[in-house]
Amino acid sequence: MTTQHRATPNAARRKEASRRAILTAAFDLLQEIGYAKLSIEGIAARAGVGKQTIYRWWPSKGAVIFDAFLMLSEGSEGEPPALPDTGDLEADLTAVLRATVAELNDPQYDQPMRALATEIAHDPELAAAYVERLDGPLKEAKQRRLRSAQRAGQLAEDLNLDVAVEMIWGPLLNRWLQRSGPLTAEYADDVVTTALNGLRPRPSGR
Amino acid sequence: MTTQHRATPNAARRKEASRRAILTAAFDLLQEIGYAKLSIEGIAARAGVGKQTIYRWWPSKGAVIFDAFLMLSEGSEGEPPALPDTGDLEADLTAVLRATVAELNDPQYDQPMRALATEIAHDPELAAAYVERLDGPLKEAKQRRLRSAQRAGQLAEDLNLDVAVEMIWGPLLNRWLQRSGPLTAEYADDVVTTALNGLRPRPSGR
Amino acid sequence: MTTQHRATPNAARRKEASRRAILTAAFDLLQEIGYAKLSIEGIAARAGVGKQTIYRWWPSKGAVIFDAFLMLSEGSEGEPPALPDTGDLEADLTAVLRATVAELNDPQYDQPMRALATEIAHDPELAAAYVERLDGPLKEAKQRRLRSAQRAGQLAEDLNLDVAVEMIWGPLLNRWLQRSGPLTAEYADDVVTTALNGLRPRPSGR
Amino acid sequence: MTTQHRATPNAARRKEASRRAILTAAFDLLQEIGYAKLSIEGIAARAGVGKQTIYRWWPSKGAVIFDAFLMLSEGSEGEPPALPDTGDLEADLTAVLRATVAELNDPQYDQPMRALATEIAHDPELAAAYVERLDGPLKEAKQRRLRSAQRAGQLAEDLNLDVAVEMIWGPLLNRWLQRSGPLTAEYADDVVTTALNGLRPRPSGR
DNA sequence: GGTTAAACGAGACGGTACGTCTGGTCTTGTA
DNA sequence: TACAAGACCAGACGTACCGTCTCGTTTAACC
Repeated sequence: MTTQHRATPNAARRKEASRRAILTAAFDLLQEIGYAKLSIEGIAARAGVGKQTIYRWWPSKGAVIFDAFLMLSEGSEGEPPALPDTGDLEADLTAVLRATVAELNDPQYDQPMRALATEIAHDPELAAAYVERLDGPLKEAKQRRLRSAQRAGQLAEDLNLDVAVEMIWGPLLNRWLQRSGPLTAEYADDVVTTALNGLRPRPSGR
Repeated sequence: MTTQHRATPNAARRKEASRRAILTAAFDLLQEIGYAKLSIEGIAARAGVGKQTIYRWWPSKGAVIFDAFLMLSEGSEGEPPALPDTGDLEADLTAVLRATVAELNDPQYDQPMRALATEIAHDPELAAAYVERLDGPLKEAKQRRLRSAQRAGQLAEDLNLDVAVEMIWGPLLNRWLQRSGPLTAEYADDVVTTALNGLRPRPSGR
Repeated sequence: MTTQHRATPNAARRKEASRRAILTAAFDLLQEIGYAKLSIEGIAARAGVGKQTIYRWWPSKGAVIFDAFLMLSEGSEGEPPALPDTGDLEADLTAVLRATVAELNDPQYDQPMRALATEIAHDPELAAAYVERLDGPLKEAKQRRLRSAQRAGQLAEDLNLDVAVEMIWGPLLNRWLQRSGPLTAEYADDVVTTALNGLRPRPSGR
Repeated sequence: MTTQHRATPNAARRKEASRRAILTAAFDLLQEIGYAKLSIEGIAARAGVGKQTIYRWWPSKGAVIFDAFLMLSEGSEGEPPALPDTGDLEADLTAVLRATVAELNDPQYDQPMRALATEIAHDPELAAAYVERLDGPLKEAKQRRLRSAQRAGQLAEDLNLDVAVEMIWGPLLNRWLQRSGPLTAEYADDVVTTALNGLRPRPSGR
């Protein structure tokens, strides 16, 4: 589905039940045994499926993991995701980042998300799919919120929203992935404040 | 024999030539065949070394990769690393970040660094070693440069230097690792400017 | 539906073209790729036929091979096969055995016949069918020729014709199947002479 | 051992226990589940051995079966096998052939021997090994017995002993392998008598 | 300076998983 | 309803590595 690699099988005949069983099994196994021990054989066995059924539809283990995330995120699909907009940008961002911190710290999701992140790091095709299907919509939601603040005069007019988003979420993801420091709510708060104000001294008190 | 979990090998008898051959082979193989196909067997064969010699001294493939990086970075050791300090913080940061961008884009180092980054992401012990031995010294150098600017009144007095460093380098690393966008010199410039000024509008010009 | 073990397909609707295509494909593949690599899938693909069509009509790979031979031998059917009868038994037998040797040495037929022989060795049902449909008629022809000689006083009156036939053709088949020695015209001649005269010394010169 | 196929492994380091376990497992499985269902995986599992240990030392499934037979026959090795020699050739041959019939009818050995026979039929290299290591010594014993009779004037002077042996044992093996008729002691007797006397009428009474 | 114990190269071993291939069954149009 | 097409579950194939375990063979420290 994500990426074709050989004579495309006839998708019309595809068995939806098997597809779901595979993705569910993959995600569950990631939680239970971790990324290092995840195997196609294991997924197939857990899903009650022949190995070939996995190889037929996915080009790599990473693609399976990716689709597993896609399936999860599609439960709440239809409407695009949106960040809260109370008018108070700092408060809204703080709330969202604290939630992100909580999710990243949730042992339930830690392993699977690391698996996805590192598969993406090694597989450009997967990275492209990730940017388009999973990260893209989220990033747009973030940018919408910032644009709204920008229109309200709360952000610099010439602000590069791409950079802005990465300056807020980048440090968080980095600290999580590389474990370069504790990932706490306070840290999230700090990041928001510092990003909004910048490193330079503000002429008037902040 | 202290609190080691197994009979500690006698480091005095260790053959330095084999150690270097292994680390060199590991790094070279990473460049040539990539992380996914890197195997202990392959490293041993390339290094002309028995497998046991690897297993004797390193607990995991990630640890070998890590030491390979350590060996490289130790060529220029003795003096701690330092960032340029011309007095012009923005210029200095821009220069450093552009160099970083160039390095991350260098195909020679791309694969090995990704390998290290993802091994760290999955192995907390390795992450700790990384923070202490490789990233730590670098981070301190970065903080020293920022502290110097802070003392010169170019940065906010109450700035959290940890956060500041991550706000500058985090977006870069993230964009590289996740391939979420092009990694160019312009991007580096943007990040520096935006980080220094913050997202909010500045009362006076610029 | 008689005593069949499963829902008998309606033979009336059977497509003759598919049947022939399957048997031809099976035989050709045996020649080309050999018995070890012969697969139902391969036969179906070569015949342009669905796998199910094979499974519907044949219980095993051996049965397909068997029918392939049957089809070949049915080209010359109608009249039962017969051995030459010039009155000179030894000459007739020698001629027939030399022809058999030539056929067994023909690389075109070697592989398929070995396949049939070994399938029969492992499958009693198939062996029964072979004895009845393929080997039976031939054996009767052989016995007819021997009986004719017997009536002419050239063979012992109390000769067991079953044993006689096997004593002439058995050594040949054995040597072919087990490759226990070179299979030449001279060998055929030797077998005929020795079988006719027996191992014991003949009172008068032979 | 039987046949090398690639960079020869270091036979000195070979583990004898594993070799025996593999051959024993192979033979036992042949008896229990039959040739068609015999798999390398199954042998390895039963022997408590890694698959690679089989692939390292044997080029094919047939070679394993062959060596299993070789191991069995080597229990009684040292002295070469010999046929009984009471002076009465017909009686001796009858006894031996009856014993052969009994063995071929023993369900314990039927499957394994068929497996060996058909592997040989499809693999010339294996056939050569069989002729040399297993069948050869036996055939020589048979020929020794016939030669003894020949010296005693009980067999024709110009008898080709190769042909003679095949004329006695060939029919038996053929009937067994192809199931072309019942394999009984009476049949064995018939074959001996007919082979000794030949098909032609004997001038004087028997 | 001969002894000895550890590290070494080599590589066989019991295993796990790979990605492919085939066996048989089942399903979905088409004729 | 037989057929071609081919997806499906199942599991064996032969290969690649895993991490452990001998093997001799250096090699360095201690006698």
